[in-house]
Amino acid sequence: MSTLSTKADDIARVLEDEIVGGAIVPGTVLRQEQLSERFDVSRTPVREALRRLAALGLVTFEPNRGVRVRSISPAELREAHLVRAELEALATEVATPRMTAADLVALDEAERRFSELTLELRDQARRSEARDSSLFVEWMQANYAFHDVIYAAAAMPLVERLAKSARRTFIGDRVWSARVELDELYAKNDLQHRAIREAIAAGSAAGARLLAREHVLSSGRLIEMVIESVGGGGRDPGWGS
Amino acid sequence: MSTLSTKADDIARVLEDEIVGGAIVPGTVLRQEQLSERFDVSRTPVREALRRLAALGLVTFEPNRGVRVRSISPAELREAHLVRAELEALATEVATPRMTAADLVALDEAERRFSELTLELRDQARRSEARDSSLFVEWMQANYAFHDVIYAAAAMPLVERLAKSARRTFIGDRVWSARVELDELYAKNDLQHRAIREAIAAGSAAGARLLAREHVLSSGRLIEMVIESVGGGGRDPGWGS
DNA sequence: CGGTCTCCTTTGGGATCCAAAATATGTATT
DNA sequence: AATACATATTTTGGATCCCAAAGGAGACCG
Repeated sequence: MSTLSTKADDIARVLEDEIVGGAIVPGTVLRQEQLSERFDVSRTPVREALRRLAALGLVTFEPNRGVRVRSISPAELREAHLVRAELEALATEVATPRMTAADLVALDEAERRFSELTLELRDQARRSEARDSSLFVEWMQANYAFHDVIYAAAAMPLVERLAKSARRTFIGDRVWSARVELDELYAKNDLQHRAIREAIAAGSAAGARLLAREHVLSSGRLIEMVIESVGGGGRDPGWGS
Repeated sequence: MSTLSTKADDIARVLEDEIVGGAIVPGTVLRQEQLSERFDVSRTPVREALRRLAALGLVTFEPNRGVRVRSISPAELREAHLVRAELEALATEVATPRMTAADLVALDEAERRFSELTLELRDQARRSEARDSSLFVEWMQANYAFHDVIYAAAAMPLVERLAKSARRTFIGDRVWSARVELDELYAKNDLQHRAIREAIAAGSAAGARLLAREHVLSSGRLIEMVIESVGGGGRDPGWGS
């Protein structure tokens, strides 16, 4: 039976998740030895895994110094959203004439779930309650789920890979503030999903395309505001441990 | 003084060039030992380099079997061009209001060189002479040079990286046929460059955007035809040597 | 001709070892 | 006290040797 995955692959995937999920803060220096200890392997597969992360742009090698988790600047975040907007526009356009009835149902379900969570989120914001970051994470995931239905219908693996890699330029939990000013933006997001859904159902590829583009751009602005309102986050921790 | 690069990095870069340049045909199996022999290093940095290529999608790891250079299907080629079209459209739109006088001059020079080579290429095609593949390669490079001026002005590193990675989904030399049917397509390419140039000079970001998009799409079709007319190329060499 | 059982090659990975590079630490000097 | 210098420590990049297991190539057999 084939092994189907190597340790280097496994380690890379775990670290990838932790980095994009925000469990490892940008700027952190990854020590080879402590990773090999943690995963109970030798340094060899660890280094291979780190090479992969480096090629993915999640991490940078500084020769003879180590590997550190990259932090994304506001400019990079903006650019990533511009890219994602174009790619999602393309995927949506292509997906529209390919959507089956089953796809539409899946889209509806994703939309409904997203709608629910949006309501909860607005509610929580209005009551100024304890900010439950897990709710925000769920909301983001529901958002992604909606878009994933479209990706699946488009059947464009390259676009999907690039767009997902561009959208993971995000910070994860702990970056969510329930400020009321953002309230209407959350709602807007939901309305945009519905508009996209209707354009697709109506078979308007061009319309869906434009809506998808605008949607990603505006949700990019939302995320920028959220991050800004929370403060850029961790600065350069230097080279210590 | 810092080393500035590791052996793994060097090896990865060399192999990358050879793969995208077509010196290593898709389907080839890369043996770790012969690579380590060739670069006069141990297997360790070789494997790290291969991991990087794998993350870049140039190569696939098949556990316990080896690493093989990926070959791109016609479908992938199409998709890559769709992606590149969107990204170049974006870059061109952003670049337009940022173009300085010096940038415009550089664009002109690139255009002139491209124009010359296009003439030579058509000439050669008409005379049905010995097909000089190096001329075709030069032509492609001049083409890229034109677009690179625009990328530089756009100052969008992510877009540039992705688009260049999408455009390198190409086969290199030896895939050029001087069929007369393609003659007008080469000319069309040149005219499109001029149109883009003029739109940028006129400050029309929206116009330049549309032109750039169409241009990439149509040059994608051209490349598809060239490849088709030559025959898909090497098929699966199996796992031998 | 299809199926099984060796033998060989290659991979994935571990263990050690070493030189060079960075960093940290301590000491001397002004 | 602040700076410059010398030394010690840590960590990386890499080599080398090693080994188990996977896959492929016959050889062998029904």
